[in-house]
Amino acid sequence: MKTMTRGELAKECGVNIEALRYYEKRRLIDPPMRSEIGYRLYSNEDAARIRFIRNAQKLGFTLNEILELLKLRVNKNESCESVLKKTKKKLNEVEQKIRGLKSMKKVLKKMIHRCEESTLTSDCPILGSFESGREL
Amino acid sequence: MKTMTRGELAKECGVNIEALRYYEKRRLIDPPMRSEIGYRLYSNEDAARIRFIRNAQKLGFTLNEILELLKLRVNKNESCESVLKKTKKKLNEVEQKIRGLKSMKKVLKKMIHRCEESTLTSDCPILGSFESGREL
DNA sequence: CTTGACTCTGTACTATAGTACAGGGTGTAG
DNA sequence: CTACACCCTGTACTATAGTACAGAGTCAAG
Repeated sequence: MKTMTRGELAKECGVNIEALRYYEKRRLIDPPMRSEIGYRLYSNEDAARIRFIRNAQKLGFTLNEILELLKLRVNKNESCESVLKKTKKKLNEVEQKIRGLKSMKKVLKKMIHRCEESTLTSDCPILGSFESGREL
Repeated sequence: MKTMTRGELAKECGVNIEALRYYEKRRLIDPPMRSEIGYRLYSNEDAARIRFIRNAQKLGFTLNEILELLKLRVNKNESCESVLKKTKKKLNEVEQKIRGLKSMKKVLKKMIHRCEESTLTSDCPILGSFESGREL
């Protein structure tokens, strides 16, 4: 299995090299293997994990939430039902976010149409978004 | 037109009272009218704006990005084309976020199915998400 | 055999987004 | 008329998520 140093992984994933140490500290990634002289050696799975973290952050999840997402799996300490419950909760959150974004998308599209038809107003059209979406 | 004090608006929108002063400082809301003795008086539009801000934050937008979204309108300093361009860019970002969330949703659903069928594994299934989504 | 590019650790600093006072004014209820 | 719940300002503190740097080790190329 091919391994990467910290600098290589950072480059590969487009993150700052120090962020990798930070994620390790925050337990978002497992402490990686070490070379003989103590260099961290990362696997491709580590790279996938880092990419997942960065993407999830862009979708509005905090590192703590991302940790919860990454821990969603069945293990010796946890029943399937408990994982199922948590997963369903996460699914709900994700669906809620999608609804919010779709409502924003609709408003942006409407703005574009209005702009293209040149029937312009100077009020702020985007406030129309989330009109009935207080519970997000 | 009905007006609200800072405390009332904070309660109405479920935010900390000090956050309202912060948003004013960050220019996310206009400085509100003042009563004779200098109390801030907010309108319903201010409330809508605050709710928009909070919702957009939950969708992963920073306050700076939210400011950009709120400024998307035609005014004396800016041409329609320029607004149109910015709006289309924002639309793209929103659509990208939706794609990311949909891919996450798919993985969560798959996990739920697997869990319900009791064909369980102990690897981390969520890493399947974003496999080809590095560009988000 | 040393110079430059990497790595290690620990610690300190930064940006963003608030949150919490302190010290003072206002205004209604008892 | 005074106590309590508000509001005002300014300033200081906090949490989250990094980012930078100092001081030291490693190693390949010139």
